[in-house]
Amino acid sequence: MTHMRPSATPPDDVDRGIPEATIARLPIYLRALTGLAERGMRTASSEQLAAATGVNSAKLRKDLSYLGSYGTRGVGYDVEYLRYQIAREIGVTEDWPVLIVGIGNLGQALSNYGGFSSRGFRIVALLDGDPARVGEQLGDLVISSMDDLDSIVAREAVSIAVIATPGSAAQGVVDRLVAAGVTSILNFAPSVLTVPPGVDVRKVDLSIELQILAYHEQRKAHGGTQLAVSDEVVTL
Amino acid sequence: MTHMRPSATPPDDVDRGIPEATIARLPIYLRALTGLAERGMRTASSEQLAAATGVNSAKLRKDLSYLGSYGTRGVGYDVEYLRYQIAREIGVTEDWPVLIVGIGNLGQALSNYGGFSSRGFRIVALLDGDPARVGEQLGDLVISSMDDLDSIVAREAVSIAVIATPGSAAQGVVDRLVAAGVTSILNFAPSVLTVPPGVDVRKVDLSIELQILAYHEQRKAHGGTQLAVSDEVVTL
DNA sequence: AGGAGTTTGTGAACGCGAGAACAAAATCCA
DNA sequence: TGGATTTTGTTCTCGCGTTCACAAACTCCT
Repeated sequence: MTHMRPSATPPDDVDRGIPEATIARLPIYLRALTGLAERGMRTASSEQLAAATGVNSAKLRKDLSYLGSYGTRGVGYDVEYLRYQIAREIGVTEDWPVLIVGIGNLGQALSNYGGFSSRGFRIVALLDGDPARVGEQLGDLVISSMDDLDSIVAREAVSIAVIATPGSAAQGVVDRLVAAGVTSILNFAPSVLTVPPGVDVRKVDLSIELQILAYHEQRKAHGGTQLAVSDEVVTL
Repeated sequence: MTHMRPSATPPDDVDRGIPEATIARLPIYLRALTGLAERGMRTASSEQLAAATGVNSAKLRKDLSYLGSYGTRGVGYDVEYLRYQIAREIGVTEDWPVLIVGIGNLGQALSNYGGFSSRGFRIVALLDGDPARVGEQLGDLVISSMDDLDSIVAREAVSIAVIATPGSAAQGVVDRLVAAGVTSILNFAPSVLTVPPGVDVRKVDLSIELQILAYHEQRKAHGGTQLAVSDEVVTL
């Protein structure tokens, strides 16, 4: 793909503009392929991958076609080859250094989570705003002060950070992260973050997920139209 | 809204068929309104709410219009009234009992998280498959055995559960939860879950979120088309 | 009272993503 | 070799969600 394709394709080539919805599914395919590879499967059809990922097979094929023609008609996809191509597309053939800010319950849980290294990430620093926590050992890392943020970002070439602080602290932390050069943020704090253009933020919010479940649960409960929502919820 | 609107609306009334995308935003509005109420704001325009939530104001108005006409033209929305209406629509005017399965790092972090009670949920039980953990005290709860699942679900009328087990255990746990009567599941385990119809599953996957960030980060890095992914791993 | 200013609620246009369906390409088998 | 079978890559259609834009409805001020 370094060489030009001569034909009708416009100058900006193949992998320009992969739909966001597809990108969000590539990690799912990647994980499924890793699983299949571990179980010794050498090749997989779109139907098999669909079963393993819970994604419609036509959608899956279309997703993969955005990356290029990596399948073989009549055969399927070479598991290892496709796995590598997806990893390359996502950009996780090598580990990204990640830092975590806010070492409370959640921050600790994240720092102990082992699944990162196998999925393209390596936690290089833990930061907390509470001076009393600085210096504390956690696994093989020591909690650093927020004052060391700039030097850590520079030294480790960090571009991705995770925020696990209370909501009230989040925006301040984001501002400092952005100033230090971080350009991708995964936010666990329950607050809306404002960032300059060029910085990506993704949000994970437990309460929101539960509330969405609660909405549907409520509909299941009093099955028909609304029934007697009036005074305290009846629950049945 | 208890009284009929005389005009053209079809028999199955107002809140039939709120779009899924809207439902996913209602919790965001709810949180913003709670914040505004705490700061003493009595009324808020769609522009103000848009600023507080990061949602486009037209989209926000349309979302709210699915719930009914709760605003006043020229004025805006009554903060407290709208907050209650959204809470009622979601179904969080009273707390839902929730149980957590898998008390590892993440499960513990979740059980310690204080934000639940204010957002419509109450953790009523912690379960773990490891008999050695059973009986352990955590906050004001004691870890229960999986064997007690049925009786707990029945006693506490649980319909929502959180899975924080390793991926390998998740499907087995889900099957037991469903058998016990749980119909909504929030899954933190990195695996695809199969459930019978009528059961809702939502998935939160840290690695996937990070990988989506990594994809965009990679694009930022070598701005143009691909540049030099080459060295080693040539494989192709 | 009436006009100017605000802000909601919604109709209409548009773009994106999902899924069905099928032609093209490869394998397999007689 | 050639036909049957499998499976990909892609075209087409449809529905949903986002956004614009504006009329309707309300307040405020003179």
